[in-house]
Amino acid sequence: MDVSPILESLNDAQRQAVTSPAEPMLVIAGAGSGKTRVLVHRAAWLIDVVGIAPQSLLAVTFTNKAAAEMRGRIEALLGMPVNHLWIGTFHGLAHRLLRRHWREARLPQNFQIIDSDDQLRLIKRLLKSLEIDDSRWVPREIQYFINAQKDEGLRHQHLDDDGDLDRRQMISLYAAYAELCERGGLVDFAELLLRAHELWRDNPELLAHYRRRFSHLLVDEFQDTNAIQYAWLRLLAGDTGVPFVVGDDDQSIYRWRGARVEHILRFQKDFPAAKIVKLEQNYRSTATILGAANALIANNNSRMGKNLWTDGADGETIKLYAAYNERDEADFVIARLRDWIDQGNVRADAAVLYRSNAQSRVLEEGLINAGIPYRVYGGLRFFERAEIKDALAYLRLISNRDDDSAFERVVNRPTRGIGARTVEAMRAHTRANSCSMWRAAGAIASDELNSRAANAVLAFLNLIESMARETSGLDLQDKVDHAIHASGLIDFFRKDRGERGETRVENLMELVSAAKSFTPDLAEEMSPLDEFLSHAALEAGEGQADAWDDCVQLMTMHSAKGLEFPLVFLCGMEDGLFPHQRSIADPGGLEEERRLCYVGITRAKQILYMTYAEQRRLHGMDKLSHPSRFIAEVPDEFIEEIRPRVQVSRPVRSARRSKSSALQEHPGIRLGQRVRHRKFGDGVILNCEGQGAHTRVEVNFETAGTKWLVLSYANLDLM
DNA sequence: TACTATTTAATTTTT
DNA sequence: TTAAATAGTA
Repeated sequence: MDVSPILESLNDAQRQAVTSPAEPMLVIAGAGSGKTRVLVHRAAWLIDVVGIAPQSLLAVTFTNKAAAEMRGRIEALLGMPVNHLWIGTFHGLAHRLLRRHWREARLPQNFQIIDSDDQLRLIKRLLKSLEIDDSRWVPREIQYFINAQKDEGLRHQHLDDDGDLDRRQMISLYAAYAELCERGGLVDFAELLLRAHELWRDNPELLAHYRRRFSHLLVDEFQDTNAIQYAWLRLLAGDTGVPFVVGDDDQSIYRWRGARVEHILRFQKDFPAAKIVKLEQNYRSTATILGAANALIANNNSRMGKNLWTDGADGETIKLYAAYNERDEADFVIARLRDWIDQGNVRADAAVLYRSNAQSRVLEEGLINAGIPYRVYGGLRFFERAEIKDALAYLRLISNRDDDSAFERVVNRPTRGIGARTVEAMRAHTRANSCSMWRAAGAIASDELNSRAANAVLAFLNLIESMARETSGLDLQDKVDHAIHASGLIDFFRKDRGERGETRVENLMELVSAAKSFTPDLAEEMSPLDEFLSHAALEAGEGQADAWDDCVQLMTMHSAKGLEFPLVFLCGMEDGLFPHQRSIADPGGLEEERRLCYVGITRAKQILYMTYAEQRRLHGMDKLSHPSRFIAEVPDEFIEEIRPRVQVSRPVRSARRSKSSALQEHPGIRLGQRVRHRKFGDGVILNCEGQGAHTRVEVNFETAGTKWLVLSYANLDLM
């Protein structure tokens, strides 16, 4: 057999991993070392050379996008489709199992998946119905608590309050939430994983079947698995399954979501026979960029340890720019982008990365002014838009009247005279009789309510019933089309004047075409409508703008994981912003921030800029800041500071010129500089204005408060 | 019930 | 600053 296409492009370490015998394998793959390629080639090797049937392989990825890409690459390598190969996210695979075995999983056949937004609403409603003060019991925190427990594989029955009353309340809210989901046939994201785990744990013959079927398990981004995902894998592998897991402990950046790097160590304990291969040769970045990344990450204590190397050139030094403020930072980035584009480069090859989304704003304004096309990743995605979720809620009610989450969402949307009081009455009835909102609505309409409210409620019930009747024979797209019209949503948003209403109507139309192009593939297990609804929850769809347009790419460092760009900017390199204030105190949190920085640096192939602002407007307040400690952790030899104020290449706005020149006239005087005053004591320079002998500075003294002083009289000592 | 004014709080995000 | 949630008013 000719194995050359599968092996020829691999280096020794990669080849060793790909061709390893049927034994557990742990691949520690540094950034840019060909991680995905190893997985793809391993799958092809197993199928084409070892002769494993595609249906015996299970491949798990972290995102739907990664799953699609992996399937595509395997098929391209093998030159044939691999339809029976299961590739998906943990959630997608769990969902698939639960649909197949809904009886054993003790779920209704038409169970619906709720996303985190639905989940939060559900919790808010729960608090209201129990008359619990939501300022003391913050819905987000309850949501976090519930998900964290589920991620650890724990149900409320497993939890002990330890005599802690707050914890007891949390647990009982968890229980109440679980009951609410149970009643409505609702499954949240964490529940998918938990149920799928319990499904196998409690049905040995089912587990045995899947163990027989899946002899080889391939796992991507292993460092980001949480406890329940790991347990699920462990269960499936048993003593015979061959796990092949790939990850990088230095790129674990989702600890706050339950991911645990420790699973890499756990894996070695659980599978003592496991072979370990480290991929340390980097094919992406220059030696300079790698050197910086290596030096930075060496400051972390909890690492397995590895050192990326390249046989490529040193490349350019990393450029560090100290901006005056966030606008100056944006101007700088845009000027460099201009140069880049003017040199004939592709805009899409440049990425501007930042720690938090709020930072994109100034950059966007600048890019718009400069007329440079850009694309922001993240933000609201298609299936998460309010109008789309409204339409989906109608469809969910058509599928299942007891879906309270959907019911509450649209009972008065568009407004039809069912106000807060009426809904409150329904909730009361719901609680007293532990029935769904739908049943409660029917019950109280006939007795409790006054005729006006009752009519409104009955009209709503009739509307849903008639929508269900009229759509029963239709195919998916016509169902959706009928729903958005009959529900009154289209008319409702049409009345919304201006652009917003218009785009909402367009989005609803877009939903119809999404339904049209949707191809169900679990047809035996569920109705096409239910499958479409699940798809909408599990795969929220792309954000804005077309990826293939030639745009500068703006995104957080989190969303940049897995991507690479010839030119990269890391903006807002300031202590408090990055590392983020809320992570600084906790050593684990700080190490995670450092890993995030490592991810950011290693996105760059050729040129890397780091920028920080000495003064930044945050939450409407100007704050002085210090360069990120991460900058100091990169050896000087890799960094070149750019001092822009010495040679200003473009016109600067007058206000700023006066400010910066005022600063230049007084060497040593700069914002953030610590100074000592004979009378007022120690302080920090906050602001500066005026020129020459009139230059005044604003100093925040530790004991005397904030004062404006004329520099020439104040006799400040620099410290 | 629906609109407007005021208050409050503010990472990272995929499923 | 700004977005969202809440309280108050027509």
